[in-house]
Amino acid sequence: MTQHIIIIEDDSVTRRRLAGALRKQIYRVSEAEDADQMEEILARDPADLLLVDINLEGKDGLTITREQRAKSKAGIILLTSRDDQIDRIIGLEMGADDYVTKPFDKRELFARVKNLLARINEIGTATPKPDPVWQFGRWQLNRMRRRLEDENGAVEPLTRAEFELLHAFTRHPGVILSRERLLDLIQHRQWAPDNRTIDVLVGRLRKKIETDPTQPDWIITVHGEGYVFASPES
Amino acid sequence: MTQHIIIIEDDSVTRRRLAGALRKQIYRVSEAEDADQMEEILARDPADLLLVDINLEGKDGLTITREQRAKSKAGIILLTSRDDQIDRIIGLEMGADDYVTKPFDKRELFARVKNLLARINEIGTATPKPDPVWQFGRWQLNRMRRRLEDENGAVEPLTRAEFELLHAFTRHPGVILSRERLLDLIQHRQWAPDNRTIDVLVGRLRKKIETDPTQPDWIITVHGEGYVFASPES
DNA sequence: AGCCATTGTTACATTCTTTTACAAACTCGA
DNA sequence: TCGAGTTTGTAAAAGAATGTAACAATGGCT
Repeated sequence: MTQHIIIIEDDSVTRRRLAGALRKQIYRVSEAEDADQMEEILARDPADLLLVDINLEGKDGLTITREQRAKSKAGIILLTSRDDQIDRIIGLEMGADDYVTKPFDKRELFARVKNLLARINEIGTATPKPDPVWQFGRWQLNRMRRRLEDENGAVEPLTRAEFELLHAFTRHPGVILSRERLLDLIQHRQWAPDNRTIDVLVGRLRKKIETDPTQPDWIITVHGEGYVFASPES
Repeated sequence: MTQHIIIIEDDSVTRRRLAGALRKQIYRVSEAEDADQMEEILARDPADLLLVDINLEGKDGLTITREQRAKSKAGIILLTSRDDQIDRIIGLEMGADDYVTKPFDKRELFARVKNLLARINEIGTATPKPDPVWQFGRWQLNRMRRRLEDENGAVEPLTRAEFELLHAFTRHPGVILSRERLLDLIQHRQWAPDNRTIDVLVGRLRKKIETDPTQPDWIITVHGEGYVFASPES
């Protein structure tokens, strides 16, 4: 039995194109212009996944998300107009599972659709999705939203590189990571012998997360080897 | 026993070329056109590493990644078409260990293959996590943060060599350790007969941890043999 | 193009490690 | 116990790695 996807999108051009492409991937795809049409379809054929445009006439995507989240187990991917932080953050807070930004790359969308459907099917058999938040000291790193918050929820802005570096560290707590490995982890780049990028980045990150950057509690230097991120439980 | 790599790639030219090059690196390499062939090979000869093209007829690379990740411990490197963030993010979210972009530089690919195989092998041999803290006298050695704290929590910073040396001592309390052995424990270095590094290091460590460095309580000299670390309970 | 934020590079200061040199302590036989 | 030979202690210099400020390059956005 193929899986059922409903696209809720009021721009018919986009909707048709998307539906056609997804059908080629061997999904069963229904199209809805708005929330009412979606409900009709749902009534006779429950969906595994909803692709919801965030900007709709009438009931908007966020409202649909909240409602469906409460009463159904379908996965929800939001289609957002721009890479607009607000939409994506609010969308995920409302309970969407993922989002893509328009104009979207087909392969990206397919990959996310497939990934989410797989995750949904695994529920019950496989391990539940790991907590997307990593806690250490007074900080929490929210991987989904790619940002750092303190215990009060205040946001400490991180640049992309800083986030990637911290993310790499949190994935390998207690392991000494060489500069070479770190450069590879954060940007898939080859090592040049006199490259000091990582040192500078570590310095910048320390200024943001350490109480005293000269006596770091989290990112520890290992002379001649690299850096270690201290595990939170110690 | 050489390590077994399976290449899953439908373009036979690329696949052959890659397989040939890897065999020269003394790996055992199998070739598969698709997921089914891969399964056949796996059934009679488990792999250490899978090199998977992300765009395959039938079951694609990401799907293979997720399936294999769930049931095997093989490393997975994705071969992606373009260098775009999307593939990388998604590939790694799905559980791949690494990726390379086509057209790929052979040396880069080899480096990644070698790295990943090395990392996989380390997992089995890695030393079990020691107790996070070693107590002796008024001191606690915080292994995670590589520093020394007294009973009030005040930090006595240790340099890398000092930490490694103290760490080596605490792992062998009451045992006489020769200079040669100590040098080997704290770094990967050869012994030269007139090497005084350890003596200097012991001196510096004593200044930090001993009440009276000329009458050491912890790091005791054994003339003509080396040093002993006194057991905490004696 | 011009603006702004981010990222990478360079240069220099600082810190850490090893070597060197010599003083002090130890061992052992007479 | 003395003294020669050896081993250890340690300050200081030399060498290597890291921290970091300031500048340059890059990239996204309008």
